Amino acid sequence: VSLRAAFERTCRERRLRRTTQRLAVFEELASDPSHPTAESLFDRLRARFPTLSLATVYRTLEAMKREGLVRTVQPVHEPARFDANLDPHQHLVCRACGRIEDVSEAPFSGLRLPAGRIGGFRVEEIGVTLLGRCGDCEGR
Amino acid sequence: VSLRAAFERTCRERRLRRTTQRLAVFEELASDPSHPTAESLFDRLRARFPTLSLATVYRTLEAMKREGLVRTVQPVHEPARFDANLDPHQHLVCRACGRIEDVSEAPFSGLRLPAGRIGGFRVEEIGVTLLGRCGDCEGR
DNA sequence: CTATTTGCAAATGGTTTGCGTTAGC
DNA sequence: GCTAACGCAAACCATTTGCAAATAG
Repeated sequence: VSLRAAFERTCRERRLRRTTQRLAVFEELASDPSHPTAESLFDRLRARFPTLSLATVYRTLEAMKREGLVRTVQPVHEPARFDANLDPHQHLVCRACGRIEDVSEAPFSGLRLPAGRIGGFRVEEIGVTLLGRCGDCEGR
Repeated sequence: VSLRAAFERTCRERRLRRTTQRLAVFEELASDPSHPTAESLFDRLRARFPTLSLATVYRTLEAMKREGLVRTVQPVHEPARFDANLDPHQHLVCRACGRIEDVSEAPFSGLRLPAGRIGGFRVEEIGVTLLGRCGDCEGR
């Protein structure tokens, strides 16, 4: 499944213009598994696109989120982190350095959406965040 | 387990002054299961304490978080929500109205902290967020 | 009495928006 | 050519911080 192809198809289907900026933002995100912030994507892209604006990066990410091409990772704190990995997975968050990594490990990966309701809610998605410390930050 | 008593004990043990403001903020939060924001606590408290400042509410919540009397609920978006319920539980978040409720339902409640490491991380806490729609928001 | 905590106002920092211009389709 | 999308700068809004005055212990 080419992410690029999905991007192009979505643009076509949803009547979104496939602009240079949108493509660049999407490819940068899709090629980066570190759950970058809008700002860090912007910093890297501005080398290639000097006139790119941070507002466009935000607008692009927001649009792609709306179209289901991108997800937001629940931040422990502060700036939103984005993720182009749409496979069900969990997030490891390091409390010390803020690093976020994907995992998919039982039993966390085995949770199924409840069929009925829970507490009156119809559950559509399950977010699992494993908070702790990464190897580098083990000793504070 | 009186929350009030825990608060007083923590203040004594950790040499935190038991001020009128801190007690008021804590009691307001502890008596409110809706995971209020700092701002909403502030709005309700200012009726009783006209000189109370929002900064104090934030500082108090931050201090109580540091002392383990309070937790922050991962917001879907926007302002931090606080929670004085320290029992392990999960959160139901309504995507339509933003409401957050506690639940503790298997299998989500049955997740245990992994003994070893996962992806190189030492996991200290597991956050489970069930995203969906509450009964009131079922039809948009 | 002295160190903490408060209130206030100003600063911060991530994100959003208004608006005139540019460029997909 | 018509609009959606862009760039820019200003606006927003939750949260934090500096500092002088108030107060808990």
